[in-house]
Amino acid sequence: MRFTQLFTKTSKTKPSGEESVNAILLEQAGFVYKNSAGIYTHLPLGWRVMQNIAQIIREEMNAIDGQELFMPALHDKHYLQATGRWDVDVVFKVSSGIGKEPDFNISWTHEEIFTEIASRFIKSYRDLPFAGYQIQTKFRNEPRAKSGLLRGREFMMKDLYSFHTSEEELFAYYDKAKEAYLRVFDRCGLKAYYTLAAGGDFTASNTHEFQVVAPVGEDTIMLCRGCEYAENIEVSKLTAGDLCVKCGAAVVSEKSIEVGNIFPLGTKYSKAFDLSFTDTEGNKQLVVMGSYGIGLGRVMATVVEVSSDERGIIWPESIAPFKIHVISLPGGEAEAQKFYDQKKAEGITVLFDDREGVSAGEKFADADLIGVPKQYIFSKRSLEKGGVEVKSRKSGDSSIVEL
RNA sequence: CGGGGUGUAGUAUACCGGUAGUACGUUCGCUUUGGGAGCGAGUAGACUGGGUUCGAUUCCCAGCACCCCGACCA
Repeated sequence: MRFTQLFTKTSKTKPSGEESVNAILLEQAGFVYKNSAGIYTHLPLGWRVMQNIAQIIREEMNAIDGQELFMPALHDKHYLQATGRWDVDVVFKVSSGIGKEPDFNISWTHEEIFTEIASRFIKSYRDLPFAGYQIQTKFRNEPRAKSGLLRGREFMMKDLYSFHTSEEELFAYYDKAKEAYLRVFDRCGLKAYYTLAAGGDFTASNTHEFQVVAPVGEDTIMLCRGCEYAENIEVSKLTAGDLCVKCGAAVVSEKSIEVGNIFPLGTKYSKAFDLSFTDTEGNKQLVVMGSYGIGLGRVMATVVEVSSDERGIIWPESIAPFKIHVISLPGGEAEAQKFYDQKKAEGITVLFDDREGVSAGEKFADADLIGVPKQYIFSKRSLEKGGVEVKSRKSGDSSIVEL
Protein backbone atom coordinates (compact mmCIF):
# COMPACT_ATOMS: atom_id res chain seq x y z
CA MET A 1 0.00 0.00 0.00
CA ARG A 2 1.31 3.37 -1.01
CA PHE A 3 0.91 6.09 1.58
CA THR A 4 -0.17 8.50 -1.14
CA GLN A 5 -3.07 6.19 -1.97
CA LEU A 6 -4.09 5.33 1.58
CA PHE A 7 -7.64 6.55 2.15
CA THR A 8 -7.03 7.94 5.62
CA LYS A 9 -4.72 10.56 7.02
CA THR A 10 -3.13 10.79 10.41
CA SER A 11 -3.91 13.79 12.57
CA LYS A 12 -1.41 15.98 14.32
CA THR A 13 -3.92 16.65 17.07
CA LYS A 14 -5.55 14.18 19.40
CA PRO A 15 -9.33 13.82 19.22
CA SER A 16 -11.10 16.15 21.61
CA GLY A 17 -12.53 14.72 24.81
CA GLU A 18 -11.26 11.16 24.54
CA GLU A 19 -9.33 9.82 27.48
CA SER A 20 -8.78 6.16 26.72
CA VAL A 21 -5.57 5.37 24.91
CA ASN A 22 -7.25 3.18 22.30
CA ALA A 23 -9.81 5.82 21.41
CA ILE A 24 -7.14 8.49 21.03
CA LEU A 25 -4.57 6.52 19.07
CA LEU A 26 -6.85 4.45 16.84
CA GLU A 27 -8.66 7.60 15.76
CA GLN A 28 -5.62 9.84 15.50
CA ALA A 29 -3.74 7.32 13.40
CA GLY A 30 -6.70 6.66 11.10
CA PHE A 31 -7.60 3.08 12.07
CA VAL A 32 -11.19 3.85 13.00
CA TYR A 33 -13.80 6.55 12.62
CA LYS A 34 -16.30 7.14 15.36
CA ASN A 35 -19.80 7.44 13.93
CA SER A 36 -21.50 7.52 17.33
CA ALA A 37 -20.49 6.62 20.86
CA GLY A 38 -19.58 2.95 20.78
CA ILE A 39 -20.23 2.69 17.05
CA TYR A 40 -17.19 2.70 14.80
CA THR A 41 -16.21 2.38 11.20
CA HIS A 42 -13.14 0.23 10.75
CA LEU A 43 -11.10 2.15 8.20
CA PRO A 44 -8.63 0.34 5.93
CA LEU A 45 -5.87 0.28 8.54
CA GLY A 46 -8.17 -0.87 11.33
CA TRP A 47 -9.88 -3.41 9.15
CA ARG A 48 -6.55 -4.98 8.24
CA VAL A 49 -5.84 -5.44 11.94
CA MET A 50 -9.30 -6.91 12.48
CA GLN A 51 -8.78 -9.33 9.60
CA ASN A 52 -5.48 -10.43 11.09
CA ILE A 53 -7.14 -11.05 14.44
CA ALA A 54 -9.97 -12.91 12.67
CA GLN A 55 -7.46 -15.10 10.87
CA ILE A 56 -5.75 -16.10 14.11
CA ILE A 57 -9.13 -16.87 15.66
CA ARG A 58 -10.18 -18.95 12.65
CA GLU A 59 -7.02 -21.01 12.77
CA GLU A 60 -7.46 -21.76 16.44
CA MET A 61 -11.19 -22.45 16.23
CA ASN A 62 -10.67 -24.73 13.25
CA ALA A 63 -7.98 -26.51 15.25
CA ILE A 64 -10.59 -27.49 17.86
CA ASP A 65 -12.93 -28.73 15.14
CA GLY A 66 -15.02 -25.60 14.92
CA GLN A 67 -16.90 -25.28 11.63
CA GLU A 68 -17.35 -21.73 10.45
CA LEU A 69 -20.78 -20.57 9.36
CA PHE A 70 -22.74 -17.34 9.31
CA MET A 71 -26.05 -16.63 11.00
CA PRO A 72 -28.51 -13.77 10.56
CA ALA A 73 -28.52 -10.53 12.52
CA LEU A 74 -32.32 -10.17 12.49
CA HIS A 75 -34.04 -12.58 14.83
CA ASP A 76 -37.77 -13.14 15.08
CA LYS A 77 -39.09 -12.63 18.62
CA HIS A 78 -39.95 -16.31 19.08
CA TYR A 79 -36.25 -17.03 19.58
CA LEU A 80 -35.69 -14.86 22.63
CA GLN A 81 -39.21 -15.42 23.92
CA ALA A 82 -38.47 -19.15 24.07
CA THR A 83 -35.81 -18.52 26.69
CA GLY A 84 -37.39 -15.52 28.38
CA ARG A 85 -34.77 -13.10 27.07
CA TRP A 86 -36.94 -10.93 24.81
CA ASP A 87 -37.13 -8.27 27.51
CA VAL A 88 -33.45 -8.14 28.46
CA ASP A 89 -32.55 -4.44 28.60
CA VAL A 90 -29.67 -4.45 26.13
CA VAL A 91 -31.69 -6.07 23.33
CA PHE A 92 -32.24 -3.79 20.36
CA LYS A 93 -35.71 -4.33 18.95
CA VAL A 94 -37.07 -3.47 15.52
CA SER A 95 -40.43 -3.71 13.89
CA SER A 96 -40.98 -5.56 10.62
CA GLY A 97 -43.83 -3.25 9.62
CA ILE A 98 -44.83 0.38 9.91
CA GLY A 99 -46.82 0.95 13.06
CA LYS A 100 -46.29 -2.61 14.29
CA GLU A 101 -44.96 -3.53 17.68
CA PRO A 102 -41.31 -4.65 17.60
CA ASP A 103 -41.23 -8.25 16.48
CA PHE A 104 -37.56 -8.76 15.70
CA ASN A 105 -34.38 -8.08 17.56
CA ILE A 106 -30.95 -7.31 16.19
CA SER A 107 -28.43 -9.95 17.14
CA TRP A 108 -27.05 -9.53 20.64
CA THR A 109 -26.12 -13.23 20.83
CA HIS A 110 -26.96 -16.42 18.92
CA GLU A 111 -27.63 -19.21 21.41
CA GLU A 112 -31.30 -19.41 20.49
CA ILE A 113 -30.80 -19.20 16.76
CA PHE A 114 -28.04 -21.77 16.71
CA THR A 115 -29.86 -24.19 18.99
CA GLU A 116 -32.87 -24.18 16.70
CA ILE A 117 -30.66 -24.74 13.65
CA ALA A 118 -28.83 -27.56 15.41
CA SER A 119 -32.12 -29.25 16.26
CA ARG A 120 -32.67 -29.76 12.54
CA PHE A 121 -29.36 -31.60 12.01
CA ILE A 122 -28.42 -33.21 15.30
CA LYS A 123 -30.48 -36.36 15.79
CA SER A 124 -28.12 -39.06 17.03
CA TYR A 125 -25.14 -39.50 19.33
CA ARG A 126 -23.35 -40.10 16.04
CA ASP A 127 -23.84 -36.41 15.20
CA LEU A 128 -22.05 -35.35 18.37
CA PRO A 129 -19.93 -33.66 19.46
CA PHE A 130 -20.24 -30.67 17.15
CA ALA A 131 -18.93 -27.12 17.32
CA GLY A 132 -19.81 -24.24 15.02
CA TYR A 133 -18.75 -20.64 15.06
CA GLN A 134 -19.13 -17.37 13.24
CA ILE A 135 -17.58 -13.93 13.21
CA GLN A 136 -20.47 -11.54 13.17
CA THR A 137 -21.74 -8.20 14.32
CA LYS A 138 -23.38 -8.03 17.70
CA PHE A 139 -25.63 -5.20 18.83
CA ARG A 140 -26.11 -4.25 22.44
CA ASN A 141 -28.15 -1.31 23.60
CA GLU A 142 -25.49 -0.26 26.08
CA PRO A 143 -26.69 2.37 28.52
CA ARG A 144 -23.18 3.69 28.55
CA ALA A 145 -20.85 2.96 25.65
CA LYS A 146 -17.35 3.95 26.68
CA SER A 147 -13.60 3.78 26.33
CA GLY A 148 -13.32 3.77 22.56
CA LEU A 149 -13.76 0.28 21.18
CA LEU A 150 -13.77 -1.36 24.60
CA ARG A 151 -17.50 -1.08 25.20
CA GLY A 152 -19.53 -0.54 22.08
CA ARG A 153 -23.11 -0.78 21.00
CA GLU A 154 -22.10 -2.54 17.82
CA PHE A 155 -19.05 -4.77 17.59
CA MET A 156 -17.55 -7.77 15.87
CA MET A 157 -17.60 -10.96 17.84
CA LYS A 158 -16.54 -14.51 17.28
CA ASP A 159 -19.05 -16.79 18.90
CA LEU A 160 -18.63 -20.53 18.98
CA TYR A 161 -21.24 -22.96 20.26
CA SER A 162 -20.52 -26.56 21.13
CA PHE A 163 -22.94 -29.49 21.38
CA HIS A 164 -22.33 -32.63 23.41
CA THR A 165 -23.80 -35.90 24.59
CA SER A 166 -22.87 -35.31 28.24
CA GLU A 167 -21.51 -32.88 30.81
CA GLU A 168 -18.23 -34.80 30.84
CA GLU A 169 -17.88 -34.41 27.11
CA LEU A 170 -18.77 -30.71 27.38
CA PHE A 171 -16.12 -30.04 30.00
CA ALA A 172 -13.48 -31.93 28.09
CA TYR A 173 -14.23 -29.65 25.15
CA TYR A 174 -14.39 -26.64 27.45
CA ASP A 175 -10.79 -27.33 28.41
CA LYS A 176 -9.74 -27.55 24.78
CA ALA A 177 -11.50 -24.27 24.10
CA LYS A 178 -9.72 -22.68 27.03
CA GLU A 179 -6.34 -23.70 25.63
CA ALA A 180 -7.34 -22.48 22.16
CA TYR A 181 -8.38 -19.13 23.63
CA LEU A 182 -5.10 -18.73 25.48
CA ARG A 183 -3.30 -19.38 22.18
CA VAL A 184 -5.44 -16.78 20.39
CA PHE A 185 -4.62 -14.08 22.92
CA ASP A 186 -0.98 -15.06 23.10
CA ARG A 187 -0.70 -14.86 19.31
CA CYS A 188 -2.34 -11.43 19.41
CA GLY A 189 0.34 -10.26 21.82
CA LEU A 190 -1.86 -10.26 24.91
CA LYS A 191 -1.22 -11.83 28.30
CA ALA A 192 -4.70 -13.06 29.21
CA TYR A 193 -5.55 -14.69 32.53
CA TYR A 194 -8.13 -17.45 32.71
CA THR A 195 -10.51 -16.10 35.32
CA LEU A 196 -13.40 -17.57 37.27
CA ALA A 197 -16.51 -15.42 36.79
CA ALA A 198 -20.29 -15.25 37.14
CA GLY A 199 -22.72 -16.25 34.45
CA GLY A 200 -24.94 -13.24 33.80
CA ASP A 201 -27.86 -13.79 31.44
CA PHE A 202 -26.33 -16.79 29.76
CA THR A 203 -26.02 -19.48 32.35
CA ALA A 204 -26.55 -20.04 36.03
CA SER A 205 -23.26 -21.82 36.59
CA ASN A 206 -19.84 -20.30 36.95
CA THR A 207 -18.17 -19.26 33.75
CA HIS A 208 -14.69 -18.20 32.79
CA GLU A 209 -13.32 -15.00 31.38
CA PHE A 210 -10.02 -14.14 29.76
CA GLN A 211 -8.77 -10.98 31.42
CA VAL A 212 -5.94 -8.69 30.35
CA VAL A 213 -4.54 -6.42 33.06
CA ALA A 214 -4.96 -2.75 32.11
CA PRO A 215 -5.86 0.37 34.10
CA VAL A 216 -8.74 1.25 31.76
CA GLY A 217 -10.40 -2.12 32.38
CA GLU A 218 -13.91 -2.19 33.84
CA ASP A 219 -13.38 -5.43 35.70
CA THR A 220 -11.34 -6.15 38.78
CA ILE A 221 -9.71 -9.51 39.29
CA MET A 222 -7.91 -11.08 42.18
CA LEU A 223 -4.77 -12.42 40.56
CA CYS A 224 -2.06 -14.72 41.82
CA ARG A 225 1.26 -13.63 40.35
CA GLY A 226 2.69 -17.00 41.17
CA CYS A 227 0.44 -19.55 39.48
CA GLU A 228 -1.67 -17.05 37.51
CA TYR A 229 -4.90 -18.24 39.08
CA ALA A 230 -7.50 -15.46 38.85
CA GLU A 231 -11.02 -14.75 40.05
CA ASN A 232 -13.31 -11.91 39.07
CA ILE A 233 -14.23 -9.96 42.21
CA GLU A 234 -17.89 -10.47 41.31
CA VAL A 235 -17.51 -14.06 42.51
CA SER A 236 -14.26 -13.97 44.47
CA LYS A 237 -14.12 -14.21 48.23
CA LEU A 238 -10.50 -13.10 48.18
CA THR A 239 -9.13 -9.62 48.85
CA ALA A 240 -5.69 -8.27 48.05
CA GLY A 241 -3.04 -9.89 50.21
CA ASP A 242 -5.04 -13.09 50.80
CA LEU A 243 -3.38 -16.35 49.92
CA CYS A 244 -4.00 -17.98 46.57
CA VAL A 245 -6.31 -20.99 46.93
CA LYS A 246 -4.19 -22.89 44.40
CA CYS A 247 -0.59 -22.20 45.36
CA GLY A 248 -0.60 -20.24 48.61
CA ALA A 249 1.10 -17.10 47.28
CA ALA A 250 -0.41 -13.67 48.00
CA VAL A 251 -2.97 -12.42 45.48
CA VAL A 252 -3.17 -8.89 44.10
CA SER A 253 -6.08 -6.83 42.87
CA GLU A 254 -5.90 -5.66 39.24
CA LYS A 255 -8.13 -3.70 36.89
CA SER A 256 -8.63 -5.74 33.75
CA ILE A 257 -10.30 -5.98 30.36
CA GLU A 258 -12.41 -9.03 29.51
CA VAL A 259 -11.31 -10.03 26.01
CA GLY A 260 -13.14 -13.33 25.91
CA ASN A 261 -15.33 -15.70 27.85
CA ILE A 262 -16.52 -19.27 27.86
CA PHE A 263 -19.81 -20.50 29.26
CA PRO A 264 -21.01 -24.01 30.05
CA LEU A 265 -24.66 -23.72 29.05
CA GLY A 266 -25.85 -27.15 30.04
CA THR A 267 -29.30 -27.97 28.66
CA LYS A 268 -30.98 -24.58 29.12
CA TYR A 269 -31.19 -23.85 25.40
CA SER A 270 -31.54 -27.40 24.12
CA LYS A 271 -34.57 -27.76 26.39
CA ALA A 272 -36.13 -24.55 25.05
CA PHE A 273 -35.75 -25.67 21.43
CA ASP A 274 -36.13 -29.41 21.91
CA LEU A 275 -32.60 -30.11 20.80
CA SER A 276 -32.17 -33.77 21.66
CA PHE A 277 -30.43 -36.86 20.36
CA THR A 278 -30.92 -40.60 20.53
CA ASP A 279 -28.20 -42.26 22.60
CA THR A 280 -26.63 -45.69 22.09
CA GLU A 281 -29.42 -47.30 24.10
CA GLY A 282 -32.10 -45.75 21.94
CA ASN A 283 -33.12 -43.21 24.60
CA LYS A 284 -33.84 -39.56 23.81
CA GLN A 285 -31.58 -37.12 25.67
CA LEU A 286 -31.08 -33.38 25.69
CA VAL A 287 -27.93 -32.07 24.03
CA VAL A 288 -25.46 -30.40 26.42
CA MET A 289 -24.11 -27.08 25.18
CA GLY A 290 -21.34 -24.57 25.69
CA SER A 291 -20.76 -21.10 24.29
CA TYR A 292 -17.50 -19.25 23.72
CA GLY A 293 -17.00 -15.59 22.74
CA ILE A 294 -14.23 -13.22 21.72
CA GLY A 295 -14.76 -9.53 20.94
CA LEU A 296 -12.49 -8.70 18.01
CA GLY A 297 -12.64 -4.93 18.33
CA ARG A 298 -12.03 -5.26 22.02
CA VAL A 299 -8.95 -7.37 21.32
CA MET A 300 -7.65 -4.70 18.95
CA ALA A 301 -8.34 -1.92 21.44
CA THR A 302 -6.78 -3.89 24.29
CA VAL A 303 -3.58 -4.38 22.33
CA VAL A 304 -3.39 -0.61 21.88
CA GLU A 305 -4.06 -0.09 25.58
CA VAL A 306 -1.18 -2.29 26.61
CA SER A 307 1.21 -1.52 23.75
CA SER A 308 1.85 2.11 22.94
CA ASP A 309 4.15 4.95 23.89
CA GLU A 310 4.09 8.76 23.64
CA ARG A 311 4.61 8.49 19.87
CA GLY A 312 1.82 6.10 19.06
CA ILE A 313 0.82 2.49 18.71
CA ILE A 314 3.26 -0.43 18.83
CA TRP A 315 1.64 -3.39 17.06
CA PRO A 316 2.80 -6.94 17.53
CA GLU A 317 3.82 -8.31 14.15
CA SER A 318 1.04 -10.91 14.22
CA ILE A 319 -1.79 -8.40 13.87
CA ALA A 320 -0.03 -5.27 12.57
CA PRO A 321 -1.76 -3.74 9.54
CA PHE A 322 1.49 -4.23 7.60
CA LYS A 323 4.61 -6.22 8.35
CA ILE A 324 6.93 -3.42 7.34
CA HIS A 325 6.80 0.32 6.78
CA VAL A 326 9.10 1.60 4.06
CA ILE A 327 10.10 5.26 4.32
CA SER A 328 11.49 6.93 1.25
CA LEU A 329 13.68 9.98 1.90
CA PRO A 330 15.60 12.12 -0.61
CA GLY A 331 18.34 10.17 -2.32
CA GLY A 332 16.72 6.85 -1.46
CA GLU A 333 13.62 6.99 -3.63
CA ALA A 334 14.74 4.55 -6.34
CA GLU A 335 15.99 1.94 -3.88
CA ALA A 336 12.87 2.30 -1.76
CA GLN A 337 10.65 1.75 -4.78
CA LYS A 338 12.64 -1.30 -5.81
CA PHE A 339 12.50 -2.75 -2.30
CA TYR A 340 8.76 -2.14 -2.08
CA ASP A 341 8.11 -3.93 -5.37
CA GLN A 342 10.30 -6.82 -4.31
CA LYS A 343 8.67 -7.30 -0.90
CA LYS A 344 5.23 -7.04 -2.42
CA ALA A 345 6.16 -9.73 -4.90
CA GLU A 346 7.28 -11.90 -1.99
CA GLY A 347 3.81 -11.54 -0.50
CA ILE A 348 4.91 -9.38 2.43
CA THR A 349 2.53 -6.61 3.39
CA VAL A 350 4.20 -3.22 3.11
CA LEU A 351 3.13 0.33 3.82
CA PHE A 352 5.26 2.46 1.51
CA ASP A 353 5.60 6.13 2.42
CA ASP A 354 6.19 7.39 -1.09
CA ARG A 355 5.15 10.96 -0.37
CA GLU A 356 7.23 13.65 -2.02
CA GLY A 357 7.76 17.03 -0.45
CA VAL A 358 6.94 15.71 2.99
CA SER A 359 9.63 16.22 5.61
CA ALA A 360 11.52 13.31 7.06
CA GLY A 361 10.25 14.27 10.49
CA GLU A 362 6.64 14.01 9.43
CA LYS A 363 7.23 10.60 7.88
CA PHE A 364 8.91 9.33 11.02
CA ALA A 365 6.15 10.73 13.19
CA ASP A 366 3.47 9.07 11.07
CA ALA A 367 5.31 5.76 11.06
CA ASP A 368 5.61 5.82 14.84
CA LEU A 369 1.96 6.78 15.25
CA ILE A 370 0.68 4.01 12.96
CA GLY A 371 2.96 1.58 14.73
CA VAL A 372 4.07 -0.96 12.13
CA PRO A 373 6.74 -3.02 13.94
CA LYS A 374 9.60 -2.57 11.45
CA GLN A 375 10.58 0.63 9.64
CA TYR A 376 12.82 0.49 6.58
CA ILE A 377 14.36 3.90 5.90
CA PHE A 378 15.89 4.59 2.50
CA SER A 379 17.88 7.82 2.14
CA LYS A 380 21.09 9.28 0.83
CA ARG A 381 22.50 8.80 4.30
CA SER A 382 21.49 5.16 4.64
CA LEU A 383 22.83 4.33 1.18
CA GLU A 384 26.15 5.98 1.97
CA LYS A 385 26.33 3.77 5.04
CA GLY A 386 25.77 0.77 2.83
CA GLY A 387 22.07 0.07 2.57
CA VAL A 388 18.76 0.54 4.32
CA GLU A 389 18.27 1.53 7.93
CA VAL A 390 16.04 -0.99 9.66
CA LYS A 391 14.47 0.30 12.82
CA SER A 392 12.36 -1.45 15.43
CA ARG A 393 9.28 0.51 16.41
CA LYS A 394 9.30 -1.06 19.83
CA SER A 395 12.91 -0.65 20.93
CA GLY A 396 13.91 2.18 18.64
CA ASP A 397 17.09 0.25 17.83
CA SER A 398 18.24 0.52 14.28
CA SER A 399 20.93 -0.91 12.08
CA ILE A 400 22.06 -0.66 8.50
CA VAL A 401 21.27 -3.71 6.41
CA GLU A 402 22.95 -4.30 3.05
CA LEU A 403 20.66 -4.50 0.07
C1' C B 1 -30.88 5.37 34.01
C1' G B 2 -28.57 8.87 38.30
C1' G B 3 -24.26 12.45 38.92
C1' G B 4 -20.40 15.71 36.79
C1' G B 5 -18.25 18.08 32.52
C1' U B 6 -17.99 19.81 27.40
C1' G B 7 -20.27 21.64 22.63
C1' U B 8 -16.66 27.69 18.10
C1' A B 9 -13.96 26.28 10.41
C1' G B 10 -12.37 19.42 8.21
C1' U B 11 -9.25 18.86 13.08
C1' A B 12 -7.43 21.13 17.64
C1' U B 13 -8.14 25.50 20.17
C1' A B 14 -8.48 31.40 21.77
C1' C B 15 -11.15 35.66 23.03
C1' C B 16 -15.68 38.19 23.59
C1' G B 17 -22.97 40.89 25.71
C1' G B 18 -21.70 44.81 19.97
C1' U B 19 -21.34 38.76 14.26
C1' A B 20 -14.95 35.71 15.79
C1' G B 21 -8.52 35.02 16.13
C1' U B 22 -4.60 31.30 15.82
C1' A B 23 -2.41 26.52 14.46
C1' C B 24 -2.82 22.18 11.62
C1' G B 25 -5.42 20.52 7.28
C1' U B 26 -6.83 21.69 2.39
C1' U B 27 -6.05 24.57 -2.73
C1' C B 28 -2.40 27.47 -5.82
C1' G B 29 2.75 29.30 -6.48
C1' C B 30 7.91 29.18 -5.08
C1' U B 31 11.62 27.31 -1.86
C1' U B 32 12.61 22.84 1.03
C1' U B 33 13.91 16.99 3.06
C1' G B 34 17.01 12.56 9.12
C1' G B 35 12.21 13.87 13.86
C1' G B 36 5.54 16.93 12.55
C1' A B 37 9.98 22.80 7.31
C1' G B 38 9.61 28.29 5.14
C1' C B 39 7.34 32.49 2.42
C1' G B 40 3.01 34.39 -0.14
C1' A B 41 -2.10 33.94 -1.59
C1' G B 42 -6.90 31.33 -1.14
C1' U B 43 -10.57 28.16 1.58
C1' A B 44 -13.74 27.39 5.72
C1' G B 45 -16.77 28.20 11.78
C1' A B 46 -20.37 29.60 17.05
C1' C B 47 -25.09 21.97 18.15
C1' U B 48 -30.70 22.83 18.02
C1' G B 49 -34.93 25.40 20.06
C1' G B 50 -36.77 28.86 23.49
C1' G B 51 -35.85 33.00 27.07
C1' U B 52 -33.38 37.67 29.01
C1' U B 53 -31.47 41.99 26.24
C1' C B 54 -31.52 47.61 22.00
C1' G B 55 -28.24 43.56 20.62
C1' A B 56 -26.60 36.54 22.46
C1' U B 57 -21.48 32.70 19.82
C1' U B 58 -21.08 34.73 24.94
C1' C B 59 -25.98 34.90 30.22
C1' C B 60 -30.47 31.53 31.58
C1' C B 61 -33.71 27.14 30.41
C1' A B 62 -34.80 22.79 27.57
C1' G B 63 -33.41 19.26 24.00
C1' C B 64 -29.61 16.69 21.49
C1' A B 65 -24.56 14.94 21.09
C1' C B 66 -19.92 13.56 23.18
C1' C B 67 -16.46 12.50 27.47
C1' C B 68 -15.87 10.88 32.68
C1' C B 69 -17.91 8.54 37.46
C1' G B 70 -21.83 5.22 39.19
C1' A B 71 -25.60 1.33 38.08
C1' C B 72 -25.66 -2.39 34.12
C1' C B 73 -22.93 -5.33 30.75
C1' A B 74 -18.72 -9.18 25.78
